[in-house]
Amino acid sequence: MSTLFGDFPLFARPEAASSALPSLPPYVDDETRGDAPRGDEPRSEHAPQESEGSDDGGSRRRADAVDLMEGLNPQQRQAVLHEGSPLLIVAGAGSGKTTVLTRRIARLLQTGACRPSEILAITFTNKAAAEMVERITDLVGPRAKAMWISTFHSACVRILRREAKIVGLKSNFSIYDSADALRLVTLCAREADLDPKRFPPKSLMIQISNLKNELIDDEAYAATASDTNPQERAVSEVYRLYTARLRQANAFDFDDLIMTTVNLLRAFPQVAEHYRRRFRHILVDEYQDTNHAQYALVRELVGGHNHQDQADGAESALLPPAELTVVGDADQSIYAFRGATIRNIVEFENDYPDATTILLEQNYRSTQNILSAANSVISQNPDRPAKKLWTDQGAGELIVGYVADSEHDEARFIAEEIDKLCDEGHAAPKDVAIFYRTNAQSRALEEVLVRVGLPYKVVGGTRFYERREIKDALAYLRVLANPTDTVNLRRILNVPKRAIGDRAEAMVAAFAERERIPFSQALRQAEEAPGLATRSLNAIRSFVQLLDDMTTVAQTARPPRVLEAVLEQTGYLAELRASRDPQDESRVENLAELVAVVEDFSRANPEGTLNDFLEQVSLVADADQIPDKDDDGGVVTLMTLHTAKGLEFPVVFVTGLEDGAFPHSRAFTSNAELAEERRLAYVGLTRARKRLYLTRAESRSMWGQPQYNPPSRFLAEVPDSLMDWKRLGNVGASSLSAPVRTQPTFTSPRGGTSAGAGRVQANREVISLEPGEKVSHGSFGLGTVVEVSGVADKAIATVDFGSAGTKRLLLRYAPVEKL
DNA sequence: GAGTCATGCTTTTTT
DNA sequence: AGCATGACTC
Repeated sequence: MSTLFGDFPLFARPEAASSALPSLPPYVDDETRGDAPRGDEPRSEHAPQESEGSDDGGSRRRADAVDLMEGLNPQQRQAVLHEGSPLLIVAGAGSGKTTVLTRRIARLLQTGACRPSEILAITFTNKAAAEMVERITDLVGPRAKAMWISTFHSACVRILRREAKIVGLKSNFSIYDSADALRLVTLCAREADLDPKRFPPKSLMIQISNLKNELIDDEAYAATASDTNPQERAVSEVYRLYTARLRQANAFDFDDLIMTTVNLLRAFPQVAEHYRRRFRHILVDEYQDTNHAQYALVRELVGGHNHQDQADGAESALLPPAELTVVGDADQSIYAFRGATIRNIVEFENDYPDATTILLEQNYRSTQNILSAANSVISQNPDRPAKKLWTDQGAGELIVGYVADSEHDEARFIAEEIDKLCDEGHAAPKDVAIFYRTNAQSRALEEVLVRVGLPYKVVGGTRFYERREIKDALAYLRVLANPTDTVNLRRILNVPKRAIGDRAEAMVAAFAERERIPFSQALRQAEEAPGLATRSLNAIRSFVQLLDDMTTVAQTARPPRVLEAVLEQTGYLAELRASRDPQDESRVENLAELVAVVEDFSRANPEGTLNDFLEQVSLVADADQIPDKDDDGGVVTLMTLHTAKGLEFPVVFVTGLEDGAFPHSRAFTSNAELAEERRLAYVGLTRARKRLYLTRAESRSMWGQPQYNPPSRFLAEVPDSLMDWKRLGNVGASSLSAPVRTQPTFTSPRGGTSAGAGRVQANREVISLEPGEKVSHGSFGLGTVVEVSGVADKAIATVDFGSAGTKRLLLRYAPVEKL
C-alpha cells in the first residue's frame, strides 16, 4: 500500500536560488539512483522504438544526436529540432508528445543552447511531472535535477515562498484545498447574513474561483459589480470577506496560488526580471487545459511583450523573451468546467505572432479500429479543425459492445471478460482499466470484483486526504504550523468533543471580529469575551494549553512525532478506539496509514519540516496515485474518465454509456457542455491500445432510484462495422441467439446506425393502468397504482409497493405486470 | 452542549 | 442510497 504515497510529488531542486526555500524532498535523487528503466512498461505516450536502454550505472548517459532523433517521424523530429520562435505542438492522443518534449529538452542541453537551470517545464499533475523527470533523467542524467519540472501550482508555491517577504507575506502560508475554501466561504456568507438557500456557499465559491481564474480580485470585482443586483452584491461582499479572512489566516487557496503569482510578477518588475533571466526555455504540457490565469502566468514568465510600449522598457527589451513550447490537443480539453479555455491553444498564433505550429497525427498506441471509432465520435463536434489520428499498426480486434440489464449485470460481464482475457493469456489484471463518468459508479464494479476475487484499485473517489479523520489530523498539524489558520483552528476546536459548542465558538468569533484580532488570539483572551459560560471558558483554557503543549513538541520534534502527539494527546485516537462504530475502526487504520506517510516523508527528507510535509499533502491529486505498473501481480485500475487522461492500457472498458450518465444529464443544457462530454469520450476511447469494450446498462440505480436511460448518443457515433456486440438491449425479450434486428418502422431517433443503440425499446407496448389497480414489479413485488400521468411511452405510474416504498415508474421501461 | 431523528440534496469532472 | 444540515429533545 505504500504506492499511495510512493510517488511523492514535486520537482527537481535547483542548486541556485534555493536559500530562501524550505527544503524539499530530494525527489530526483530517488529517481536517478533507482533501477534501470523498465523496458516493458507501458509509458503514457509511447514513441516507436524508443531507445531507452538501461542507464549505465548512474553515470550520465551522453545522448548524441543520433540517439535523440532515433525512431522519430518527420513531424516529431521537426518539433525536437525547432529553434527560436514560439512553438505549438498539436499532439493527438498517443502521438508521442512526451517523447518529443523530453527529447527536445535533452537536445537543448546537448547543443549547449542552455543550462539545465534555465529550463522550466510545466505539467498538469505531479504524476506527469515525476514521469517527465524520470524520462529526462534517462536522457541527460543528474543534470535534470537543476530544472524546474513541476505543476503550475507547485511552481507558484515555490515562487511565492521565495518572494513572500517582498510582497509582505509570510513564507509559512497554508494552502487551502477546495474543502477548506468552501468552509471559509460558508463562514463568510454566514457573516454577511446571506440566506444559504438563495446564495448557496458552493455557488458563491465557484463564482469566486471563476473570478480568480480571470485574474479579477475582490476590489476589481467590487468596482464593476452592480449594487442593485443582489447576486452580484452577494458575491462581491463574500469575495471581499473571504479575501480578508484568507489573508488574516495567512493562507492561499488553489486559485490564489496562480493569481497572486501573476500579480506579484506584474507588480514587481525586478522579481519578474529575475525569473525571466533564469528561465530561458519554458515548456507547457496539456496547454488546452490552461485557464486565463495560467495563460497570463506563462506570458509573464516568457516576457518580451509590450516592452516597447513602456517608458522604462529600454532595459527590459534587452532581454529577449524566453523560448516557449506548448503542447496540447483541443480535442482532449475536458476541464472547461473549471475555467480551462481552448482559446489559449486556438489563439496561440495570435498571441505569439511568429509562432510555428506542428501537428502530430500518427498514433503509436492504438489499433486502427480504436482510432477510427474515436475519430468518428469526435468528428461530431462542431467547429473543430480537421484532425485524424492514424496508425500503421493494423486494424486489430473489433470493439466489443455489451448491453447489460443493470449496472450489476454490466459489472458481472466485465469481470467475466477480464477473467477470460487473463485465462487466455491476452492480458494480466494490470493491463486492464475500467472507466466511468462519475465516481459513484465504481461501487457496483467493486462489489463484483471483490466477489470474483480480481485484485483492483480505485483511483480517486473518496480520496484519502478528504476523509474526515485525515482532514482532522492534518488540521491540527496546520494549526501548529500556522497558528493564525482560522479555518483549521475552528475545525478542531471541538474535535474531539471538549465542550466548546457552536454557541461558545460564535461568542469568540464575534469577540475577535469586534476587537479585530485573529480568532486564535481571541481564544487566548477568552476571559474578556462577553457572554461566555464559565464551563466554556474552562474548556477553552485547557484547549489553549493543549495547543501550547503540542506547539512545543512541534518546535523540537520531527513531523512523525508531532503527528503522534496530536493523535494521542488530543484524545482523538482514544475516542475512535472507544467507539464501536465499525466505521471508526477503519478511521484508526487510515490514521495509521497517515502516520506511515509522515514517516516515509521524514525518511526521504530528514530535514523536512512540518510545513514541507503539509505542502506536499496539499498538492497531491488523484492522478498521483495511479498504481505503479511494475507492481508484481498487478491490479485492475478503476477510475473516472477525467483521471484517465494521459494514461494508456492494453484493455479498456468504457462503462455506463447511457444518455444521462455519459453524457451526464447536466451537460444536456448546452451544446458546449455536450461537446466537452464528447471530448471526454474521445479521451476514454483513445486510452486503449489493443482492446476496447463499450458497455451500457438498461437500468441503473441513480439517486437511489432505478433509472432507465436511453443508450448514449456516443454509441451511435461509432460505426457499426467496428463493433462486435456480445449482447443487445431488449426489454422483455431475452434471447441472445436471435439478434433483435427488427422493425424498420421503429428505429431509434438517430437512425439506429449502431447495433444495440436504442432500437429495441420502441417496440415494447406500454401497458395501461388505472389508479387502484394491483401490479407486480420485478424487484419491488406487489403494489397498488396510486396515480398515472403522461401518455404512451411517456406514461408514468406512481405505485405504492408497501414496505418497498412508493415509486414513480416510467411504464415504457419498468418491469411491471398488471394483475 | 450533545445526541437522535428528519429532511433534502446529491453526482460531474481537479490543482 | 447515503451524507450533511437542521430541528428537536434531554
